[in-house]
Amino acid sequence: MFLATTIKDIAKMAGVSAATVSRVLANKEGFFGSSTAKKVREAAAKLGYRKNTSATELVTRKSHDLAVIVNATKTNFSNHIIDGIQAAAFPKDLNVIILYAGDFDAERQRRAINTAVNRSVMGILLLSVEVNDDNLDLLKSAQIPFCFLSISETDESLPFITSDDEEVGYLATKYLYQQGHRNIGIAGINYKNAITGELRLHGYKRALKEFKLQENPDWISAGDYSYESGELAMSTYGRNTKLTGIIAGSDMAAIGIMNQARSLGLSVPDDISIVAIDGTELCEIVQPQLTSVSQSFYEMGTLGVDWLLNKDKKVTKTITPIKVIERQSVKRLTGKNSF
Amino acid sequence: MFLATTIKDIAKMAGVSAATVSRVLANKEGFFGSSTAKKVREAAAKLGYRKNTSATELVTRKSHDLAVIVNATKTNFSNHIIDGIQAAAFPKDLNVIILYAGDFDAERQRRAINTAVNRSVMGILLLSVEVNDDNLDLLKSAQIPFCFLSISETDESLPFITSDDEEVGYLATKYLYQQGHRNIGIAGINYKNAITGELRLHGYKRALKEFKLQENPDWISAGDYSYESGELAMSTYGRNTKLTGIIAGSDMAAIGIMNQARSLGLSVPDDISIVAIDGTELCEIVQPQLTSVSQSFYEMGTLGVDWLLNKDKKVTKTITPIKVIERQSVKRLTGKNSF
DNA sequence: CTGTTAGCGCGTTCAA
DNA sequence: TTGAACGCGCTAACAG
Repeated sequence: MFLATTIKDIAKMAGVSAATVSRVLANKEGFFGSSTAKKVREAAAKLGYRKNTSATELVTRKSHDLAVIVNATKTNFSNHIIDGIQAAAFPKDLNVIILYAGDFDAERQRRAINTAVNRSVMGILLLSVEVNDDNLDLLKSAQIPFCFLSISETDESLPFITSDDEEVGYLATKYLYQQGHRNIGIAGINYKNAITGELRLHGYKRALKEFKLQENPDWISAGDYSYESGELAMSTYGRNTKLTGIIAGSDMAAIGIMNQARSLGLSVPDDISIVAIDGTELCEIVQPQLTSVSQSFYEMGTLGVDWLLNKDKKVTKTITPIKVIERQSVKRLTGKNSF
Repeated sequence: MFLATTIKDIAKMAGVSAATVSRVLANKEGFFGSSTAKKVREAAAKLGYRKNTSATELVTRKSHDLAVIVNATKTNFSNHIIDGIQAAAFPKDLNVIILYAGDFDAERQRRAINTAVNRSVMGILLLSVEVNDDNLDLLKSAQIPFCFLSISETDESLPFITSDDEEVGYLATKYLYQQGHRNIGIAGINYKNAITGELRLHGYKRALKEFKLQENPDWISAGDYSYESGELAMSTYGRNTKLTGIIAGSDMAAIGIMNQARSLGLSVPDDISIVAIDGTELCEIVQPQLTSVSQSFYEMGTLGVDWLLNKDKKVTKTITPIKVIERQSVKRLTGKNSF
């Protein structure tokens, strides 16, 4: 069997004690002389020494690893959040390890949480994953700081960083209204037992009320933010729908809506306008480009790391900015139809 | 400070020795009685015990973790490979931890490799990451099995699993030829100091030769598989290009080409045909849908795990299947122009 | 089937 | 500035 070189090997070669090697390698300034340091470092290099993380973590009881738990949903914005996390973690010398949990798969979720917890990582960031009560308990009992990203929580004690989801729904609706739309639908969002979706729907309804627009249950189409749920919604609305504007739960859902509209012989944005929620690069590569309510994903990531690093964990709710990015999928309506 | 409960605590509560607790919790069948097992499990549950992975790994010198190192390139097929890895790893009770290495960022790459190696994971899978010599040495010296995925290697001793990249280039070209195209370009691939790209280009040239087609240096456009490199290639070709068919290095590059063609007033596929290399879901959500040479990403993932688990590491080169998926971005040419 | 003992590799006292 | 000794939590060998 292969045995990795340990500090003892280095100690022997350098003619010092293991303790000294430990000190040098950990850069405990002031606890060793420069000549011994040199001997130790040379020996370490020659032997190809690599520190055993398990041993270190066992004795220090702390880790330089930051776990990110991602669900496997076919969302494409996770990358942006992860980019933000990496960017913030790198200068702090934190290693980011990413763990996938299945969608709504409690067992995989549990395993992901467990691997993080059992390694006593310094913190856990959960990317748009909804945990059940058992797994939440698991998380809480571990005494490791954690924070939800890109998801809203009702429980005030749970820390999360995300967009103001109510405002997202409101803003998308308001934008369409301002562009002259009066018959506005919302599709592809999950508002059943999922706070994020509920809030967006609520914002949508609030805008409807404020602008005295008709609320039509047929125009609210539940889904899971997927391409397919967009397609399905649009085919349910049908070719002869009275809708002129649709809010899509995600970029992917928006594309599903758009393609299905085209299949039905409808033109975007001439016959039907679409506002996507998210605003990732997908909005820019489809034709026409999608107007979106864009979220600050990258920032969610950096703020997440900041939060974990911050001693003061009193703030549990952090809101990142959103804004409408106008592209090509919304037509401005004028004339008697709309005014 | 918070102290986690250990097997000693359980031992005390259950009135047995720590060794017995260890056996029960590790399910060493046949080494404990059912009554003691029950006592132990109850105590463990009551105390909210969680195994300390560092301690276990320290003594057993092995890990149930499988590290996947991903580069940060904006490729979108990594998810499929990772899905395959997860699927193969789950039933084997392996935890998959994903580490991001920057693009061509040797330092981040080193850190990613180090975190994997220092934890003595059971294996390392590298997803389309090209390592420099130093990092390759690091990898080799660790005595941990590793395998490159979705990338070709020339060094026969390095294990890798990917498509036959030469064949990818050949097949795409041949397909266009069979559809009546005679002026065929290739764009968005990196064939400078990158084996994968070199091979694809080689396959392209081989097909050209075989079918006695003209090879025009202007039709070969280097790039980095990105959307932008597709855009750039197309605008360099220009509106009046003699090309009728273009092979794109990736789905994203294909979309870049398509959108730029449209900007130039060219219609896809009527004026210009495109074959994308990869065949991810992006091909199906754009309009027109992209015909592609599709790779078996999911399978690369499952095979990668199999390879790590396999005792016999003699086979270093594994090829996964490719095939042309016909969609809507290639027009069949007939008439004197082409025949 | 179970307890005792030893030690994985490292960091950290305490003495010197 | 350095070394000896101890222990982190756990598993493995051995004895019973």
